[in-house]
Amino acid sequence: MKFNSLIDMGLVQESGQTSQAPWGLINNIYSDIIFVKNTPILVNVFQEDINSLSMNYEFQLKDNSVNASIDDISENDIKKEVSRIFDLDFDLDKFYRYLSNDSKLKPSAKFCRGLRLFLAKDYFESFVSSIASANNSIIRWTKSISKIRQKWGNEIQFPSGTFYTFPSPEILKSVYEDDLGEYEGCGRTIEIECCIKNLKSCGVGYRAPYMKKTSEIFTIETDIQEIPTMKYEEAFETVLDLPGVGPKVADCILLYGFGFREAFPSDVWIKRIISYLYFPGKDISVDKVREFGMEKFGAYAGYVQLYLFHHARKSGLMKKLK
DNA sequence: CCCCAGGTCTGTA
DNA sequence: TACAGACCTGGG
Repeated sequence: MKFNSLIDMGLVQESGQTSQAPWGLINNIYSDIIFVKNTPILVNVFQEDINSLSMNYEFQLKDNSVNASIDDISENDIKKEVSRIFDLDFDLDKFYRYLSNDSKLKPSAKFCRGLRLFLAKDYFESFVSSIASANNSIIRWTKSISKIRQKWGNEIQFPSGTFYTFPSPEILKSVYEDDLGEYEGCGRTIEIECCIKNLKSCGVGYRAPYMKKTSEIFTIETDIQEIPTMKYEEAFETVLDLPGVGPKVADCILLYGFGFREAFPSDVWIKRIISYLYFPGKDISVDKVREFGMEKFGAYAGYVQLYLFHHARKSGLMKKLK
């Protein structure tokens, strides 16, 4: 089944958005599990062809389930969820017209053509992924997220293979933090060198306790469930309360996870890029850059950040600015 | 062995 | 409010 919207799936998947790790890739097809009406569904997405920049998708239900009846879930429900995750209703052409009016932004439009938000398929996963991304490299946090899924997620069999969901907050809040905790926790029945089912063994480092506490709060704090209906400012303050979540991670969660497009995640690189483009020779604080981005770009702030960051990261501008 | 990676937390003026 | 320092970890 095909969507008509302009999108570059490879660009979206490899753009490092912290809502999730890139989907599994085999033969140019990206696959992962999404949930529609609480039923796990394996979705394959792929590019129609290199030139068209439109995407196709297909889906499978798990093969050993009688109660996951397709009757309760229409194909349209699935299509709507896939469309939501890849933000296909966002009017890119209109956005490109906006970018072309600013000579500083124009180059990024051409460079990132077809790039869209990669929204959360699982809100909780987007929190943990974003926390994992702080002061970290994309390659390392995505590996960590994959390991967490394999160790504690639900293993689900599909005709095309075995996949893992992201674990629930109820599960993640009670996993061992490190090998020592696991060693003591299991009554020293295994050698400490063999303790590999703990958070730090996933390579998350000092973020492990943040993740556990956030998981705990997730299970009891009902405000978090209300985020999709909140205004940006209220959502920002709500997310900021979580351990391991500062302003940058909060904006990543809100933009990449929930689709608050007025968010402008600001880190050292966006700071350098914005300074280079709009305040040459000056050193603007990250906090001021965030305010500047939200004020200047308004409803397009999130997409501008996405495009600027990507253009800079892939074009070599970053090395130059450094 | 040192440095850094898309920051956050904590303690101090 | 503003600004150092420390901080897991793995790759260069």
